[in-house]
Amino acid sequence: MGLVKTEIFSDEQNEIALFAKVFGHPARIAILQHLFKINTCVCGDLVSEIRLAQPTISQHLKELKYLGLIKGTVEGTRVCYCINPENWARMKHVFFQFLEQDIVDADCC
Amino acid sequence: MGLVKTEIFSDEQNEIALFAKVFGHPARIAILQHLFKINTCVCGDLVSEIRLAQPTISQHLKELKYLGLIKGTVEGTRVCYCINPENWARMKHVFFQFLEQDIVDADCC
DNA sequence: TTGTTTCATTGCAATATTACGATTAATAAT
DNA sequence: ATTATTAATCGTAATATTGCAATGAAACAA
Repeated sequence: MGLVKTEIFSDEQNEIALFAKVFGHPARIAILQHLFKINTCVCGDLVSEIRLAQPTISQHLKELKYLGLIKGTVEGTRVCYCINPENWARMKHVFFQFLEQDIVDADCC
Repeated sequence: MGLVKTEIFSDEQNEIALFAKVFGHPARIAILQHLFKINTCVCGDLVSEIRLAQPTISQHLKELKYLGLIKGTVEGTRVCYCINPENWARMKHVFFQFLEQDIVDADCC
């Protein structure tokens, strides 16, 4: 065990969970917030902004990139990371659809 | 290591991450969707609905309850679980504020 | 009382995640 | 060419998560 039984859930449920999982760490929230604030960014910026070691930041960036929420462009010795607008929008759509469910009848029990 | 350095992040960042983490498993998404569908529910329902063992479901319910997203009321030998409207609304507020950020200038690099 | 039902808890094995030092790879600067 | 800078990768230790069998607790039914 220790591994998720994804096969027993719907694609939608798995997709929501995957997006949520990447948001499940404050460092990745901080990275995204910083990327939104200064619309362009390099990894070094984040290392001084967030007090985590460079390999740790790099690893978090990798996960965000894997989900497609950010993209990185090599610029000399630096890598410029920024939000991937298309996938950010898609993620929002998936998430909103789930979150916007509302309670039909207030308290049931 | 293996533990998150929450102390270096803001309360807001930690709160978003905590809510996201609980959504980071398809079983918990499935539980919430089911609770929304049939506005009242017992654990046994979920065990037959979701093909996971009873202790596993119970554990997922516990996490959702800990975050305050659901509440359980004992009814004889059964426990009636349902969405906690107040905290669900609060979670939505926190999440929307984060998600609704939008890209100011399309592609930066 | 003796079972039965329903759900929580415990204990454990398997796997995943987090964090970072050390190293590597690639470009830039001297 | 040599050195500096930047960021990825590797390896590893510590901790967290997932899942379930076994067991326990509490209310109900006979």
